[in-house]
Amino acid sequence: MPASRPSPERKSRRAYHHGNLRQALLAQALRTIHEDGVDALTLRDVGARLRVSRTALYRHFSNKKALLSAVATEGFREFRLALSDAWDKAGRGRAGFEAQGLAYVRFARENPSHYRVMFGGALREDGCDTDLDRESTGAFRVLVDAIAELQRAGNTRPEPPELLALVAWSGVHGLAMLAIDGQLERPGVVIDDVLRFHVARLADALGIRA
Amino acid sequence: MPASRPSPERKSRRAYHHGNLRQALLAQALRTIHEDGVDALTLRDVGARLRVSRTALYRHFSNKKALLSAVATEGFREFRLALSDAWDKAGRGRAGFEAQGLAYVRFARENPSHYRVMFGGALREDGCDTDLDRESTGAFRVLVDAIAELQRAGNTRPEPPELLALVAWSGVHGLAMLAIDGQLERPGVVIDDVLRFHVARLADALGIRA
DNA sequence: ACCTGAACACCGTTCAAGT
DNA sequence: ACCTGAACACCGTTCAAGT
Repeated sequence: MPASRPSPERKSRRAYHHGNLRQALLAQALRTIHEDGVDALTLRDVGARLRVSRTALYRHFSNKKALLSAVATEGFREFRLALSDAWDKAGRGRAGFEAQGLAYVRFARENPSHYRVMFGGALREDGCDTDLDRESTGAFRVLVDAIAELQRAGNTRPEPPELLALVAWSGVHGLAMLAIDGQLERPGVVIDDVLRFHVARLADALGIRA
Repeated sequence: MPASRPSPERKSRRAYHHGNLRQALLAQALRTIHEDGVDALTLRDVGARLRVSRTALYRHFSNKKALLSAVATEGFREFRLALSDAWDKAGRGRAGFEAQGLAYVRFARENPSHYRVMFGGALREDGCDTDLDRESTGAFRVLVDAIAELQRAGNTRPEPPELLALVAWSGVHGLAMLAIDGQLERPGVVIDDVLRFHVARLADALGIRA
């Protein structure tokens, strides 16, 4: 650690309003998106809520898209933890696979706006955000690793785990999108039953037995 | 037809620039979205390209969201035709089911921006657009009807066709979203192989035999 | 280095006015 | 009925200037 710096917390409190403005900006963006949706997110509002100039943000993010990219990155991090947690807590195996699927959809339904930002399309447009790439790959790998483990035990189809994982990922992704679009709310259907049926079919499709 | 109106095509050519402005606005919006993406769609630009005032649009659409809703409605109409066509041309049966899945993803990949508008979330926000609801339901019913036909021949699982259709729909929807996000373009994967493998797994999952 | 206020070029939408 | 131009309240972003 550095030896002697002039006690930052005293003087800077009024001069520079935030010790960690970047983190505060990101947290506020997440809060606004969660509460009011992504359309309500304006850089001016974020600044105002943090008692900071409208342009202070540009010291930490090159533009609005970069902020949204950071929001998506954080989303994939939470996502990865949720999937990994579900897999472990359900005791792995086929039950773990299905629990992961349900955890996937649960995250999307609890954070619909955040989820939409993660899969919005601000992603791959131009110069790819390496942090975002790394985190989204990390979340996907939780699923690939789970399937690879099942496969080593001889409990799946023989194709490469990445290919099998893609089928499962697409299935829950599509299901999550339909769920947050409200297209699963039809008369006479119980959503939780649909979700359970769906992940069981995905497990079948991959030949998951144990 | 009405008896006598004063030959509209002569005088109105300069007075009212369009005989069918609504249709022209919708066509221009579709063109812009297809060529430059939804972010490039501004009401001012649509008006300018049609040599019409910026506010002329408000005579035909209550606001920008209504225009996008009409765009989505038109998308579901084309969608329904593409799915129905694929089912028939492949001779129905399991081949027809798989052809429908591939046609679904093909539409999304050929019209990524349009597809994103269709599933964007402008949909269900507040007062539902009945036209949009009707068209999106119509597209979904093509799939439900196909599965019901397979089921009558004893070639699927026994659950309600709507439930089975939801699994297939989610699967291809998720696959389409990943495809247009560029997340299927990994080293060493041939996208068409992934798509074919995927729809075959969906057919398996529903117990489609013939 | 980090933050500010004024300014610029946009945008959707409203409204009184024209024909 | 259908269209127009001016105006309003926003927005992201830039930039010279402060500490």
